[in-house]
Amino acid sequence: MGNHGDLLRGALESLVLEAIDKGATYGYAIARSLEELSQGELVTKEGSLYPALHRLEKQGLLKARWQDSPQGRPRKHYQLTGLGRKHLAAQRDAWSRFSRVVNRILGVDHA
Amino acid sequence: MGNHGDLLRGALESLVLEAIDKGATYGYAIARSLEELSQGELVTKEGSLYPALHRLEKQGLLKARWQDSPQGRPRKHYQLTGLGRKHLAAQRDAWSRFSRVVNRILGVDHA
DNA sequence: TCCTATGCCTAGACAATCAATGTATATCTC
DNA sequence: GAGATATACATTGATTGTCTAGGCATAGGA
Repeated sequence: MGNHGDLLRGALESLVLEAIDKGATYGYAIARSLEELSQGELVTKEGSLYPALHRLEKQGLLKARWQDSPQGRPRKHYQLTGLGRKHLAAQRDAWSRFSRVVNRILGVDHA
Repeated sequence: MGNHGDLLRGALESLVLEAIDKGATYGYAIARSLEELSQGELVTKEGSLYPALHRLEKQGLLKARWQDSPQGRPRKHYQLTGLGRKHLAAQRDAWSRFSRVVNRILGVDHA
């Protein structure tokens, strides 16, 4: 289990979009969600996650709104825009082709 | 088909080690080999490939020797060291775990 | 009171990509 | 012999993204 440093770099944005689409709509929840969905395999550092969210918002893939939380500080909730949804689909596809090819070259079982 | 920019970043070193292990023992051949093995999906730019080879050599994962070519300029042939072989195995494993998790989260078929 | 969990954010150090360019030889075509 | 193309290695400067480390802030439990 671990810290897949550079591997995460290319997939982080897709994973974040996906997590939001799955209902983890704010930063802290996205990090928890990815950690849980991956059984601890993916650890999202704040220094990458928050800049990524800002990037995605600036690119028009996400829209944000602040909302109070029952505990702790207010949360910044994100949702996919139409463009974001399109990008997620495209990135899913790109990842699919990429991982298939790498799996084949590295001789890794895709079980 | 295309240019998997950031995705390649985390897998390039593994792919290079693998290509060398498969017999593409010098830079130009490695690039051609990966392009062919991936049916054009992976395009290795020289500005990433050569620095990567130097990195791997400096880390003791590769050993290099110059050799004349029947055509064009001399070639710098690489081969895996023992350490390089160990790293390749470890990186293959890391990639396997990572891609499995991402595939699952993105809902991508691993066919 | 202090620690932990929740929650957002950023600055500076660092690392790696890419486009572009340079160098060099051999071969093929016009 | 002029020019294009394939082979072959290498570097530079701009850009971009990660990570460590810290800051700010509220709430609950020990």
